[in-house]
Parts: sequence; C-alpha cells; structure tokens
Amino acid sequence: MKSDGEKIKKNKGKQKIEIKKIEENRYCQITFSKRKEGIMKKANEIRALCNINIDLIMYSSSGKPYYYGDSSLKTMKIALSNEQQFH
Amino acid sequence: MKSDGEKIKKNKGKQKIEIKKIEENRYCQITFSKRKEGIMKKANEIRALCNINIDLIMYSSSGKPYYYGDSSLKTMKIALSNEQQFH
DNA sequence: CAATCTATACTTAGTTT
DNA sequence: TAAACTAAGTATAGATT
Repeated sequence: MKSDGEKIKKNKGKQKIEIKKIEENRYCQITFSKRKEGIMKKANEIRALCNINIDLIMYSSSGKPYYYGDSSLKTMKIALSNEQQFH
Repeated sequence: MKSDGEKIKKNKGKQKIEIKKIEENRYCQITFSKRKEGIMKKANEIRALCNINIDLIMYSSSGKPYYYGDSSLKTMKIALSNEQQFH
C-alpha cells in the first residue's frame, strides 16, 4: 500500500544538489552558463552597492575565458594568454 | 478609517533595494561583508560543479584585498601591490 | 558592536515549449 | 536546441540580541 505522501510531492521547481563535479557534460555546460550569469550579476551588485573594485575571471571547461571587472587584471590576463579573448 | 492592509504588512524579512551606492558607511560595510561571503560561496560552487578555474578579487572601500581562487593571479596581484596581503 | 534571526527577494534545477 | 517556465532552495535587508 503506497503512502499518499509519495504522490503529494510536485517535484518541479529547483531541487537541492550536491556541490560536486557534474559528470554529464550537457548539464555541466547548462549549469555553468546559468551560474556564470548569476555570479556576474552578484559581482556587479556588490561593486555598485559598496563602490569597490572587483575582478572576476572564469575559464569554462573548454578553456574559454569570461571576465567581469574594470582593473588592469584584464589586460594582464590577456597578456598571459594572448591567443584568447575575454567574453 | 485605516485600511487593514497597512497593519497586515510585517516588514521584517529581506526588503527590495536599489542597486546603487549605499551612502551610510556602516550599512555599506555590513552589506560588503555579507555579500563578499555570498559571492565567494558562489565562486566555490561553480568551480566545484563545473570543474573550472576561477579568480575573484575584491578590494574593500578601505583598500583591503580579498581573494578567491587558485591561479597565478593571486601571486601576480600581490606582486603588484606588495604592501598588502589577501584575506 | 558583531552575531544571529526571520521573512522576503532572488537564484536556479529540472521541466516544458 | 536554446529559451522560458515553475517552484524549491538560497541569499540577504533590516531587526534583534
């Protein structure tokens, strides 16, 4: 006899996940894309709210670099990996 | 006659704020402290989930630098401002 | 004053279009 | 296949201790 509890759960919205490598490459890419937007938004907010300098650099698993900030670090990092451009 | 609506509002939890400089220095510091923790947690999560490299550098309004990451940028930045240490 | 609390705003995992 | 949706999970503004 099944308990009603099993059927009540909607199971649609956000679920809790473990913070460990997402092995399935497709989901890993999707998560990176979503969270990259999220953290860049946070970076912009803390910079605006608190009037601070902030640099945020992420390399996707394919090696593509993404940058948020305004300091000389951007130039420095480009100089270090001068075959790449930030996005 | 007062409307009930005015009294129903609890007004305790998180409120919506504008994303612009917090002029009151005390609240600015508190917000920086809270959001710095938040963004560093996010940085750690995206790094772990997506197995990427990430560097995050913030200078508080007092000039104190905070760093999250594992690349050579830390060393580079310390070399650039060698009177300071990251926290 | 820094740490904790609490309700609400915001983020995002999984689904659907 | 990417973009939009939905609801559960998470971050945090303001209050309290």
